[in-house]
Amino acid sequence: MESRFKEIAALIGDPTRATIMWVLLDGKAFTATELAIAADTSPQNISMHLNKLVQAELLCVESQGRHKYYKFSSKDIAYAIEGLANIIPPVTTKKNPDSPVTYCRTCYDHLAGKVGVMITDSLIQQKIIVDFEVSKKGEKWFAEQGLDINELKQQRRSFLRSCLDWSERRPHIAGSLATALLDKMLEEDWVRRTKNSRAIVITSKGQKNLYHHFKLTV
Amino acid sequence: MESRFKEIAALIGDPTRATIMWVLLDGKAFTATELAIAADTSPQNISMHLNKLVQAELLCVESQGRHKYYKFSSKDIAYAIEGLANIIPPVTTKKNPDSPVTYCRTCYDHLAGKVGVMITDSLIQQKIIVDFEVSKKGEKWFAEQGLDINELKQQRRSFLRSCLDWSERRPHIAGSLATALLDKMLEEDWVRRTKNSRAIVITSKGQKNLYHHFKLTV
DNA sequence: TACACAGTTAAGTGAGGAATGAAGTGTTTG
DNA sequence: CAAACACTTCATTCCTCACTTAACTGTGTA
Repeated sequence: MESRFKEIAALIGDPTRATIMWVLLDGKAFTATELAIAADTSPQNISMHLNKLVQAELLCVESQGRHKYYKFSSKDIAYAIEGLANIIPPVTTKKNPDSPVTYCRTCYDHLAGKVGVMITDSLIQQKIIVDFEVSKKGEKWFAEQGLDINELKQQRRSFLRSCLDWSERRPHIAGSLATALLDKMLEEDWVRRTKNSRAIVITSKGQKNLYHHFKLTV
Repeated sequence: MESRFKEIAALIGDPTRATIMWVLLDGKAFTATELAIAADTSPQNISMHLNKLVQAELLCVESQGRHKYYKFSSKDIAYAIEGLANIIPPVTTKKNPDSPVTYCRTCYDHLAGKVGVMITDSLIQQKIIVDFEVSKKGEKWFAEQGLDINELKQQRRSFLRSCLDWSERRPHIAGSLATALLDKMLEEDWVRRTKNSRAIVITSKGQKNLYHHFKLTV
């Protein structure tokens, strides 16, 4: 038990591997080369490190042609890394205004950052979500957005839970519902993912809709 | 941001320091010598490591005479370490029955393990806690136990929240209320802390009272 | 006062493991 | 088919940083 803990700690402890985990917090799968660039090291080296992480079952791989996509092997891993990131003190001063990454970003597979928290606040304020459960009114609302609550509930993963944001230090929605909401927003082109970053950019279409649905000025 | 993450990861990554963090998960403060014994290393070495952890503000120290007591410098640190421990797969098979540490233990400052989860279940089943909030009935119940709800609510820290147990993989109560409950149980000698371990032992007095209050046979 | 104990500081050593260079496999594309 | 690309494997190098030995400060106790 303790030895496994030490093993995990040692794996995450290396600077290159720490960077890998940091980048993967996005929730997306990354190729070996992308990770090599992000960690500023050689392909051979990243290959060695990725192999160790896969061996230890912290990451898993999927081969697609000549590419290999790496991602966290379980939610627990992502949450553990998120927990480590949580230690970092919030340094949002006037001199250091919100970067896109703290402003609007993904947390593994759902929306986080200031925007994630604001959307969550709005859902609660509109009584769409009450006590972190979808209300009667909420069910109707999500149906209007084209999200099938019952289908999402049937997934093995958690349907709706609270997740603490490491930059905002405030809870935002997570779980299959939050993922579905983010997917919908990506699909409708309200927001777009950025390459090599957890940051999310909001399109002008997104701005209008975020205001319309959440009274959110961005 | 990323560099601070790497720094933290590197600090926890060393086997000796990982052991320190693991031992400190108990929530108690430990002396340098105790930690040296736990990590199976020399006093000089533990001193060097502890110094690094304090410098990085992961731990804090308190001098008492010729002793120095070390503990996590914030809750966030404890939760991060707890998150890492969460990755470890549960290995409770028939051959490997519940050890005291998974059975009844402290999670930083509140009761966890099988007993922590069972108490939480009982509180929910008795409708003392509803939706992780203290009900009207609950307020009366806690008052009977000699716990002042309003005073606890006024503390700066979280009053009542859900905490995922790494051995049981189920939620149990945390926050100032949970801490107060554990303190009360220690005070009334229902349970006792053990030296150098997160395990908690249940006294015979405790067994009677746990059955009486929570219908819990231990 | 002396001695045991808790912890620290400083200099020197050594090993583990990350990074590099060179050569390989398998995949896609012109 | 050849060439570029994505990634791996292996042997070698190199360097950091944990640990040791030794000497020291400060606190409690016989």
